[in-house]
Amino acid sequence: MAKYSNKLDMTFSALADPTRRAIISRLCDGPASVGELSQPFDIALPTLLKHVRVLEKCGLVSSEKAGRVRTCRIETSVLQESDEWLRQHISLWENRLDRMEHHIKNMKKDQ
Amino acid sequence: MAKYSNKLDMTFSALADPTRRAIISRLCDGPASVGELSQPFDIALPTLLKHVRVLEKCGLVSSEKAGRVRTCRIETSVLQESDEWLRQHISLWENRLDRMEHHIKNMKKDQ
DNA sequence: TAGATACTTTACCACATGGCTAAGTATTCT
DNA sequence: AGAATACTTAGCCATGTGGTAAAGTATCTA
Repeated sequence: MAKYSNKLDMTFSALADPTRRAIISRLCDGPASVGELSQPFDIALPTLLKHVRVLEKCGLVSSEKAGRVRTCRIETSVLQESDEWLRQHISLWENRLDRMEHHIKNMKKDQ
Repeated sequence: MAKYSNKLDMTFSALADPTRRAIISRLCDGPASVGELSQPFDIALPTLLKHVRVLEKCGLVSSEKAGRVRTCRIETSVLQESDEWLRQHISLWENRLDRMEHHIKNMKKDQ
């Protein structure tokens, strides 16, 4: 089966889950412990931890353990990489539309 | 299990697959038939069709059948919606960093 | 009209994913 | 030391996903 061929796969897949997007939203407001992250959700701690691990694996989140508390923070560089893919494709398409428009104008001119 | 709660779920999940991203890249270059789309890939036609259906369900791609040929085209509005989520979160985080910097400057001033 | 073409549908399979409980480990508090 | 806290690991389960082959359905083309 198609495993994750690259970072973009992992990142978009990570972003596809609403719980994980909520974790990211929360972390945009500042670092938080695993326990703090779990509070808004009606899911067991191991499940939340799995989500955090997924976010860590693709680099969207980093964490560090001090004593018995693990503190998580967001890493926006990976968000930016995904953003870049999207923007690039949006502009590819828009450039094509521009070229088409240009082409149509030329056709009219030639009549 | 967590079904797709909203469009963003579906869209990011659709973008998580490399074949589907390749289809989108191809369609940025102009509309294509199902057969044309399948050519670069080493997958069976039904598999490719499934991918197209996934892209259609979340609105990234639209298609139309004329005779026996189905022509697919990209719809950038949905790409833009996902892009908006990413940009929003990047800026949320950046604003927070700005506030922190500001806060630190004030602390130094007060010394 | 017979054959080729271009999808479509159906039915199946293996593996990934998100969820859980229960038990384990390391720190910190009393 | 003993109890409480804050994760962590392990193991299990149901469903979803990407893949297949084979058979079906329209449309062209000769």
